[in-house]
Amino acid sequence: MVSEKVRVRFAPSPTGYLHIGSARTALFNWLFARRHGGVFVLRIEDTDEQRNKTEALAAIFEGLRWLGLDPDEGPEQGGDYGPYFQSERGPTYAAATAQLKRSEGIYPCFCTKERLAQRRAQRGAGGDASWHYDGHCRALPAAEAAARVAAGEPHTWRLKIPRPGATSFNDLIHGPTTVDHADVEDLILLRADGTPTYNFAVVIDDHLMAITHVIRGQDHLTNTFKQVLIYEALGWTIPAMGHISLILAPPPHTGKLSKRHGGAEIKEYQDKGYDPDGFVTWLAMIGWSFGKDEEKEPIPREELIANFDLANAGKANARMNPSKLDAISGRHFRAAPPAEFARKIDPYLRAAGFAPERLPAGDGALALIAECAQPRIDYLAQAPEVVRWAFEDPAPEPDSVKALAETEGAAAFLEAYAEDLPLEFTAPEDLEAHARGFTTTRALKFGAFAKAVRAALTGSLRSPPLFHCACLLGRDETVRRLKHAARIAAGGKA
RNA sequence: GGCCCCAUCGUCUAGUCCGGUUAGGACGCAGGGCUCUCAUCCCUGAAGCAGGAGUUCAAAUCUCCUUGGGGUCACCA
Repeated sequence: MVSEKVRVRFAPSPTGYLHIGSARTALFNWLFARRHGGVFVLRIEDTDEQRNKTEALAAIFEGLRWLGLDPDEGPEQGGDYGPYFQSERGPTYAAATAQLKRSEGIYPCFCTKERLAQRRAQRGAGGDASWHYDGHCRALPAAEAAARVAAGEPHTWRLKIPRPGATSFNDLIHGPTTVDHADVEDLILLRADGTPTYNFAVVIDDHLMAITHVIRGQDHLTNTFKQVLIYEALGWTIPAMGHISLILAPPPHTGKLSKRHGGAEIKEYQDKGYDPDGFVTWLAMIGWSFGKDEEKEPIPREELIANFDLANAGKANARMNPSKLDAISGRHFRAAPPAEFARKIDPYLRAAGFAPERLPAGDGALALIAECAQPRIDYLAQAPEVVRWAFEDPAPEPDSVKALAETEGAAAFLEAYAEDLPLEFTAPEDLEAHARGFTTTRALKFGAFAKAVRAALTGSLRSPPLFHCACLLGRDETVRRLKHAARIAAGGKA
């Protein structure tokens, strides 16, 4: 553990989507691997037969790709410790199974599912809701058990847990953790059909894949005791174990975040166009911190890696805070080079039917829109709303109509401004310079003038910078909206 | 319910291990500044150690109890 190469793994089962909690587990493993120059392994736990396996796999691969969590070994990249699909690892379980049978670390159990279910139900009704296997078959004489196995009687194999006893391990995050064996049952390792159960398979997989650190969610804490017992029965070195806190659902809900709460799937965030780096930062900040004061600048991935330490991971579960994600993502976008930001919003504009080049501003439109959107959005899907008024004839908001009617002399100066406009709409700055001149000449207050013009052009009292709006609209449309507004200001109905 | 884990502003957290701070930061919220509006950006503010015992000159920090939250109890993973 001291000098050997760090190997961690992310082992999701293909459920059809990548859960935020899973993504965070993947992130912590990835950060840990990168921080220690180790290897990040992706293993797919697909033994539970899935329906749309291909699709479910794609969700995992795509999610990891979007987050930038590239595995060093896995189904796509291969490696020396394959196969990386648990469903293909069947043959690798034989040796461990044989070893346990030989050492009598496991024993055959002939109890039927029905008997077990019945016993459980009985105890549950009585008052003790938990029922542990009573060791019925463990008490069978060895000769009898062997004979029944030889006779082909259906049976599972259970782990022979030392009794009395206790098991403890030193959790990377929680420290020493102990459980009394009285509270752990002789769990089934091999099903009646000979296949290994989850806890057994995980131990063998992790061991054969030379995993040095198991970092996973706290929901696995109780499994860990069972797995440690299996490692001990096998005489294998136990990897370091660390259990990170869970993500709880946002306010109205209780319990851990699940699919039904919404916002639990990575794809939702990808589709809405959150900044992946910002998303990763947000994810990392849930239940983990630098150990120093948070900065107000975007945090580069390298810094996340350089500062990553499980010692700074919190023990307590964390409720997720979506508005903080917005803030961080927006911050990342604001720090992006304008051209890059423009490229990013383009597809979202098109998806809304707002192809930039359709605007009179033509080729320059996208850059102009980007300037408007960059300080105003936190995720890309918000971009179209920033410029909707440019693509659609706006239905004027009531307060903008009111402003038109109440601004003194609006009808006149709107009309005059339309006539006075420069022939060429070049840059917003030029239009502003002209407008400043126009208002000075006519002794108009610039603020009042701008308010009316804004209402005229966008149908709203709140908009991107006025002359960006005008440039986007082009001269003809600007004139048209100005004159239309002048009529409203004069008292005529739209 | 048994077992396991946990507990600092509304939320995420620093501080806890090696007791002594005006208990720090971020998001959100409130106010102000900048400004053609909105937004960005900048400044300021309100807001917290779950409760109770104990140890100590001194407790957010150590111990115990209570309360509260979470997880887990399958021939699922």
